[in-house]
Amino acid sequence: MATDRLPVSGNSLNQRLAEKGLRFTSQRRHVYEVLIGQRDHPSAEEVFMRAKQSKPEISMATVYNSLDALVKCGVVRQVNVDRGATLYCSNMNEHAHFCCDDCGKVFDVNLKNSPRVPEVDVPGEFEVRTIDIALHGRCNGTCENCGRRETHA
Amino acid sequence: MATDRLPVSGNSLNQRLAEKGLRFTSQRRHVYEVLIGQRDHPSAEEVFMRAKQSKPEISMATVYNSLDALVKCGVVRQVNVDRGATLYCSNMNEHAHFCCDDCGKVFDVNLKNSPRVPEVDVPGEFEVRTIDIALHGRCNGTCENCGRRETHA
DNA sequence: TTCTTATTTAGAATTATTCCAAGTATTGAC
DNA sequence: GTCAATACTTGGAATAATTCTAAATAAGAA
Repeated sequence: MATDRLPVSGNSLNQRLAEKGLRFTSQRRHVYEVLIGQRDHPSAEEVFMRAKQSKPEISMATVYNSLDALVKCGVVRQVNVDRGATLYCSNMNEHAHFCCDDCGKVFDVNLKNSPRVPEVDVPGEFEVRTIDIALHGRCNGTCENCGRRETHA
Repeated sequence: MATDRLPVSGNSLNQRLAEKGLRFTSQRRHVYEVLIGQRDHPSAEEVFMRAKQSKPEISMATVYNSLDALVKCGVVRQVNVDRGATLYCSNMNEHAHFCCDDCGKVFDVNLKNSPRVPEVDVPGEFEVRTIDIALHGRCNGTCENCGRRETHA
């Protein structure tokens, strides 16, 4: 990975977990490493499969627990784009997700202008913590799978 | 319901479905009526229960099929806020969703400023069709259930 | 080191969604 | 209006996604 953007690692992950009263375990570190090791949007099942490659004893329940812990301490984001499995994203830069309705693939996309994130009109007592922006549409062949189509429904 | 904003109904729903090559059936109309009849964010299961009250023979598979049809023809939106069931929203005005991490309730919230919807930097061949904005945070007692808390984790 | 308690584990249980095959209803053509 | 073609509906089975459970283990504090 290029060094222009350092993800949370080692000590720092430890601290982030501690701030939320969560323990730093080898499983959580491993799941985190799996996530930052590949810049895509894996489901819990996919994370489980990758994690097992170098830590075969890890269980699915622990993967879910670890993902929850990582989300809770703010080093990973949950991505909910449709009825399928929830996806996970380790890119914590401000960005949105584009989900292709043809191939189902999710792409990180950057926001333009300022403020890049929309402002909302909420009751005073609402505390906004995170904002998720998901676009839907078609990638029209940006992924290799879905290819350019001639006809559109 | 107030008349300041008329939802798609009768003939119009028929047309919307037809435009997408979908048939206008009593089940789809009924599911649509159930959705506009209560301005909240029910899951498919919840829609099923409401729909059965006045149409006891409707099946879950049909509810899913109808919801898909209504989403496809643009009269209903899907709301994916977390790992739980997908929710449905019949408010087609431009708005975002605020999801309370304490009580799980989803609130419609309005966007401020202009452009209200963020612009994104996407490859030229991407076709953006819809944008979903979901906020997470705490409603701090706006709903009756979660009440105001003294301590925050 | 010891204690306390969170975490991990495997597997069962639950929840959410999709699939299936047979019957039914809608649409378009005549 | 009738007919044919085919999309839709149904109930139930099947699958997928997530949560729960109870016992064993490991992290962190003292």
